[in-house]
Parts: sequence; C-alpha cells; structure tokens
Amino acid sequence: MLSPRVVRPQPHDGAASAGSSSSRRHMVDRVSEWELGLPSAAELTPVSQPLIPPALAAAFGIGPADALSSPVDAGFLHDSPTSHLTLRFDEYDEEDEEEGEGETDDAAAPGGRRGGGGGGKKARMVWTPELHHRFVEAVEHLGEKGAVPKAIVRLMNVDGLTRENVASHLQKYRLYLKRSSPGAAAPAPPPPPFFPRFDVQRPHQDSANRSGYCAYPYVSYQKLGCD
DNA sequence: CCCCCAATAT
DNA sequence: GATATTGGGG
Repeated sequence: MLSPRVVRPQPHDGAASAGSSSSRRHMVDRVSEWELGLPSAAELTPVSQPLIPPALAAAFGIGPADALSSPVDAGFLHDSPTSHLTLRFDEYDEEDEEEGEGETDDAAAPGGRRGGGGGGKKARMVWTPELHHRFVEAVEHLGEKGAVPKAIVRLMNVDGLTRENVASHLQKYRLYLKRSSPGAAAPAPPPPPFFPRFDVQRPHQDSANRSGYCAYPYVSYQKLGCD
C-alpha cells in the first residue's frame, strides 16, 4: 500500500523499503580494521532476507512480523532494527509496459553466469535509497583512494551486487560530486541528479530525534561509531 | 587484471 | 531516465 511505485516485477521480486533517517556523520577514525581486516566468513555472508520496513512497522505499531523469512534464518542475520538490504531488480521486458504493483521479495544473483549454463536472465538493478546510502557510506569510509569498485562491493556485501553495478554507479556518483562541489558559487545549482526518488526521510522531527540508522557491517559489528 | 572516464546502447 | 555495456588509455 505504501509501496512506492515499484518497478515491474515478473516472477516476484521487490524489495524492502525502509524509511530511515540518515544522519550526516563523518566518523573516519578508527574503523580501519573494518576497512582492511574483514573477516572472511563474515564478508562472504550473503545478505538477503526480506523484512518489513522498520519505520513503517514502528509507525503502525505492528510487530516485526517476520514470518516471511526464509526457513533458515531466524536468528542470525538479525541484529539491528535495520540491517540488511535487498537488491531489487527490474526486468526489462521488450516492450509493453504495464502498471503493476509488486512488492516484497528479493532478487537472486545472476543465475546463468559463468559456465554457460544458460539461462541467465539479467535484470536491471535498482538503486534504492538504502542501497545508495550504503554505497555512499562505503565510499566515504574507504577514502578517495580506496573507493574502487571491488572494495566497495566487498564492503557493501550485498548479495548479487556486482563490480560492474558498482562501477557504473560510482561513475555517476563521482560526476555528481564534481558538479556539486565547485558549484558552490554556481548561480544555478542543478538538482541532485541522484535519487530524488520517494522520500527517505520520515516526517521531520524536531529535536531529540536521533533515530539510529546505522546500517552497516550488519555482520559482526555494530559499534562503528554510528553516533 | 583492475581502474577510470566518455560515449553509447538498452 | 536510469543502468549496462563498450572502447580507449593508464
């Protein structure tokens, strides 16, 4: 119901949109170990479990009914009220466009990849605000020097996310940064070519609202100075 | 091989 | 319009 105009699913995909407040925090301090010493086991852990938007759930006062989780999850990839992102893909159907409403579920990795098996269905990735947020944080924390596709993908650790995906997005992101920065004096600051999508911001709250939304290394750490 | 960027295609 | 893909160069 409140799902934003979801793209166009076919098998069944969608995503979990979570409204979250993003705080502009720059904590480039001691997160080094995280940057370079990623635990192998953790870093390889795929992330993808559908879940109810925490904000929505909270707003509606409904419990975290995660009854739709997969059979084998339950208790282990769940730590923060907001942790994990799901890739949402869109299938580009030749022509024809329909106004459908889909929702929920995640996408799978490129099935037919490497091996010639065939049947690989490619889907256009959708950079949802949450994903973009994660992307940005990864880039920022990696530093201008280390923010390369491989590292970013590694840090984001979103299942299904490929280096190409990130590379493409990174390019756009960099252009965006270049445009915005020196343009401080620009008489005509163009709107952010980025994600002006639905609002990711919950109704402005006055003071004392530091909703933590520290969706990060959902795997093992939770400190990371998310404030 | 990987990265980067510009251009182009879907 | 947003992503993906390609091509040239480092």
